[in-house]
Amino acid sequence: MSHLLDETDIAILNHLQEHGRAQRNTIAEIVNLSVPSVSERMKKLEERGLIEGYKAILNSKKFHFDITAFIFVQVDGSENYANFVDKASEEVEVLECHSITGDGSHFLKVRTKNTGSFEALLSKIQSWEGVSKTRSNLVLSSFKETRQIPVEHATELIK
Amino acid sequence: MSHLLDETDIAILNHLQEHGRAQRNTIAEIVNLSVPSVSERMKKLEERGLIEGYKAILNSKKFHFDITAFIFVQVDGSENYANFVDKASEEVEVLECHSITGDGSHFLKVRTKNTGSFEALLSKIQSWEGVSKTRSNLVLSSFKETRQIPVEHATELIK
DNA sequence: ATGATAACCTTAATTATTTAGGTAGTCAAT
DNA sequence: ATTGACTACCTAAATAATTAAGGTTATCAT
Repeated sequence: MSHLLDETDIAILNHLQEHGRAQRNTIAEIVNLSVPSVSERMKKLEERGLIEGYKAILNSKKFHFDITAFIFVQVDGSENYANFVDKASEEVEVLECHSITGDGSHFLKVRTKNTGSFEALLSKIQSWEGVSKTRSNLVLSSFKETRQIPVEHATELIK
Repeated sequence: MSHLLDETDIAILNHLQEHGRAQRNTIAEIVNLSVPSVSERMKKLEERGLIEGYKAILNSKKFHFDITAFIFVQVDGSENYANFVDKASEEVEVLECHSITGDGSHFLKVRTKNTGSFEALLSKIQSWEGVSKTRSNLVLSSFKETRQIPVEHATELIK
C-alpha cells in the first residue's frame, strides 16, 4: 500500500479531471512512462478511492434546461431533516442537496427547463414538512466549472 | 444531421453520466445494439455537443479538502464585474463562479483544506476591487451529487 | 548481506474499437 | 409504383488499446 503522491500521480489526476476518457498511451506520453505503468497507477488511484469514478458532462443548454438556481431552505425541527433530504434526493431537478451553517438549514442547486417548472418545483418544496422559508437566486451566467480539486495543493498526500 | 433522441440515446447518456469510462460493449449489451452502432451513436452525441466531455471525479475528503462553502459576493459597480470574475477564475480553490439574481451579484462555490485557508481566501476576495459585502455558508454534509441532467425530461429533444 | 517490496520496463496475449462492406427501412421526387 | 438518397443497423476483418507475464533495478528493514 503506497501512501504518497508524486508529481506523476498529480499529472495523471489532473489530466483525468479534464479528460476522463483519456487513453493510457496518451497519458503515458505526457508523464513519460510505459503504458502498463500508467495502468497500474490508475488502478491504484481508483482502488485507494482517490478517483471515485468518471462522468460524462452534458451540455445543459443543449438539453433546454435553461434555469439553474440555488435555493436556501429553512427546515424547522431537526426531526424533519431526514425527510427533507429524502424528498429532495428524489427530485430529478435537484442536482445537489447540502446541509449548511448559517441562515437556512439546507441548500439546493437545481436545474429546470424554464421559469414555469422552476416555480412548480419551488412550490413543491415549500409544501414539504417543516419547510418554513426559502430564498432563491437564479443563475444568469457561469464562469468557471472546471477542475474539482487542485490536487497539487493536497500537501498531506504529496511526497 | 439527426435531431431527436430516442430511448436508446437516453439510456446511453444516462449510463455515461454515471460511468464515464464505460466500454462500448457494456453499453451495447444494455441497449441491445452492436458495438459499432453504439460507437456511432456516442460519436454523434459528442459531435452534436450534447456530451461536452468526460471527467474523473475525485474524492475531496481523501485529498484533505475539508471545507466546502458557498460565498455570496456583492460587487458594486458593474464595471468591476469582469475583473471580479477574472480574479475568481484564477483561484484554484474556487470551483464555480456564477452571476446571479437577487441579493448579491455573484456566487462562488469554494473548496479549501481547512478553516484557516478558508478565512484566508475570504479575506483575499474581500480585498478585490468593488467587493462590498460577502456572506458565507459552510457545507456540513452533502446528500446528492449524482446525475447532472435528467435527460429523459428534455422533451424538445425526444422523439 | 538477504529477502521482501515497489516501480518500472519489454514482449506477448487478450480485448476493445474502428473500418469496410452490405442489408433493410423511410421518405421525397419522379 | 419506382428510384435514389438517407439513415441506422448488422457482421466480419483489421487495427489499436489494454492487460498479463516475466524480468530488472532500487530501496529498505531484518
